[in-house]
Amino acid sequence: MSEVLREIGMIARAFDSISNIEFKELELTKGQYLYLVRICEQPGIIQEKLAEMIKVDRTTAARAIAKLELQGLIEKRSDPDNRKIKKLYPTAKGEEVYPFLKREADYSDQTALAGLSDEEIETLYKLLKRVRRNVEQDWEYVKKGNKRSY
Amino acid sequence: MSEVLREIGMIARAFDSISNIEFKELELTKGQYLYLVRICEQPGIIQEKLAEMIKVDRTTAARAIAKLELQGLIEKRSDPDNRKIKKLYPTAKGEEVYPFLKREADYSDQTALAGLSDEEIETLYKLLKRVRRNVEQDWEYVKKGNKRSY
DNA sequence: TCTATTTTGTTGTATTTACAACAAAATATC
DNA sequence: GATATTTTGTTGTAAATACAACAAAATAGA
Repeated sequence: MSEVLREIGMIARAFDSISNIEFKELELTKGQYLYLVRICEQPGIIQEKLAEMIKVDRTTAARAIAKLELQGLIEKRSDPDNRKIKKLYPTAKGEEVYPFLKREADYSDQTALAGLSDEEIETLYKLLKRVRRNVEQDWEYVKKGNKRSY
Repeated sequence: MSEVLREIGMIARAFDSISNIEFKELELTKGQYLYLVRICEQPGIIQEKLAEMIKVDRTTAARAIAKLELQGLIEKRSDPDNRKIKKLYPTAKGEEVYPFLKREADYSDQTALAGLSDEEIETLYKLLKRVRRNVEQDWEYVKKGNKRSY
């Protein structure tokens, strides 16, 4: 059997760890960068979708976002057409830190991919996207309380 | 810029989440499976190396391992030649659960890789191993308190 | 239209995670 | 051989994470 997921796990934990350390100087605590980046890229997104996107528990996302709001990095806006949802937007302060987050992410990608040709990178990226799409299905299935059989 | 690491993060979180849910029926709490699997595969490994391998903080590993010991799934053995280290071994009970962990991991790999040809899987695996090796260097560098410049 | 289900969000609680600081043994350096 | 450094392990503390349970609005189904 292959051990693709094991490699992926190692890479993900390592880079998450690096990012968390590096973003401390922006007063961002563990995990916060994940949410802030996506809110900057997709202003107006709601909490529920964000959690799905990041693949994190809804309640974890709720608290991370609440904290970002408290820090004045994002704001929640009620939607007049739908009283249930709260759209998320970066504040000016949030927009200010975004370039730093982006630069860090780009740098990490760059070092991660060191020694790979453009073509190899492209191949890797395409394959990963396919894997991710496979994963999404299982994740939602299990998260909803269903049981996989194997 | 590519977004390879973002894809990797999504996949890793999704599968970690799935595994944690599925292993609850074995009385394994969050993250424990990671350690137990590797101790079964490399009996005699020490805590420090295990943390490096998994890419998790030393103290996190320490507590996860302490708990596995408390649950009677692994045991720590002192080494007569080196009074500092403690080698880790699965107990009979630990060995018993291993096949379940393995089966789950294999199944997850299988679903993750659904629709990819054997050749694509091989390519992906090889590329990921290269990425992981790149990552290891940065991780250790940053973990030791050094600063990356970008 | 009425009711059931789904979506979205929140809060209480237990647990993991990581950083900081420490200690002791082993190894390297002089 | 003495001492400085690295390796390995532990504990205190703060914070994130996830599950359970709840509530309210929106949507689907009859």
